[in-house]
Amino acid sequence: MLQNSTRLLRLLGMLRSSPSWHGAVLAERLGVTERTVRRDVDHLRGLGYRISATPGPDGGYSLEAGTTLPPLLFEEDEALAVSLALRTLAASGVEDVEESALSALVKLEHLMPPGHNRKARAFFASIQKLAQTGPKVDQAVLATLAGGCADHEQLQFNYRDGKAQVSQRTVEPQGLVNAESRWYLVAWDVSRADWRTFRVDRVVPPISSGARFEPRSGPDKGDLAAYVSRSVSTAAYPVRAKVILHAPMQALAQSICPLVGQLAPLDSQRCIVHTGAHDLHTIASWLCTLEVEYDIQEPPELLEFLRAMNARIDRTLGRAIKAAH
DNA sequence: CGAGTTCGAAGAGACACCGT
DNA sequence: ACGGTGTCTCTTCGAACTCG
Repeated sequence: MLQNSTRLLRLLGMLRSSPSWHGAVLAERLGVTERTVRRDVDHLRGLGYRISATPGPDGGYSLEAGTTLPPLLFEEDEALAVSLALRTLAASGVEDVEESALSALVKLEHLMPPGHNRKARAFFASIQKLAQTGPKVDQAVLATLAGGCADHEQLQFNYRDGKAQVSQRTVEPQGLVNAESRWYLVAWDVSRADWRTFRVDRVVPPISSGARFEPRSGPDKGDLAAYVSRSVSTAAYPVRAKVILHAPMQALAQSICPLVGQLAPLDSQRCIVHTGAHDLHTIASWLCTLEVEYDIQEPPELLEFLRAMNARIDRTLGRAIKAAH
C-alpha cells in the first residue's frame, strides 16, 4: 500500500494523464478500495484541485483546468533549465514578468538541493550579461500584441514616435522581436499599406479591433529579426551612411551589432556596412572606434565631418607633443 | 413520444480493524 | 488515542431501455 501523500500525487498524475477515470480503475491502480479513492479525491478537492465527478454508466473522475498548477516534479537538468530561464526573465525588462520570475526563482531555489542550486548559480554567473538598460515594457501590452500575432487579430493603438509625436495606428501584427534590451513589433500598417516596426515601449495600450486578417508573408522573406535589424539600424534615422570596411565580413560580424549596422560582403577581404543615426557625429564617433580601415561611400558630408575631426585631433596632438618637449 | 424503470457510477455515513 | 483504511449500506444522479 502506498503512503498517503505519495498516493495523492499518483492519483493527481493519473487524473492528469487521461480525461476520465472510473473509481474502480483508480482503486485497482492505487491498490486501495473505491471508498479510499473517494476520500483521496475529497482531499485533493480540499487542496483546491477542481476534480469533477460524473455519475452514470459513462461516469468517472476528471481533473479540470484550474487556477493553480498541480505539483510538478523536475529532474535535475529540468530544474537547472527552469532556474536559468527564470534568472533570464527576471532581467528581461518586461514589467510584472520580472517580479513574477524573481518570486518563482526564490521558491524554486528554496526547494532545490544545495548541489543543484550551486550549479545553477555558477552556470548563470558564467553567462552574466550587462545590466538591463533598455526601457521597461508593459507585460499586458506585450501579451496583447503577442495574442494579436497568434490569433491574426487586427490591433489599434496610439504610437509615440522618437519625436514624441503620437499617431493612431491600425495594424496587422506579424511578430515580436527582442533585441538589445528592446522589444519591437513588426506589423502591416493598414492605413500606410506597408510594413512597419514599432517599439513596444512606445505603444499606448493596444486594443483588438475584433477584425481578423489573412496572414501575409512577412517582410525580408519572413525573417523578422533581419527586418527589425535593418529598420532600426538605418531606415529609422535621418542620416544614413554606406562605408566599405577593409576586413572580411566574418571577422566583423561578431563585433558589429546588427542594430548599429547592416553588414554585407563585398569580396573575401572587404565588406560594406549600412548604418544610420540622428547626426553625423554619432556615425563618425562609431567609425573611430573600429580597428579596421574604411572608405566612406555615402554621404559626402560624413567625409567632411571626419576631415574636420581629424584636423582637430592633429592640432590637439601637436600642442600636447610641443608641451612635452 | 413521454413516463417509468433499470443500471452503473459517485457520494456519504457508520462502524470495525490495524498500525503507530 | 488517533488517523488511515476497508466494508457495508443507502442515496443521488444520469443515461439507456422498456412499455403504453
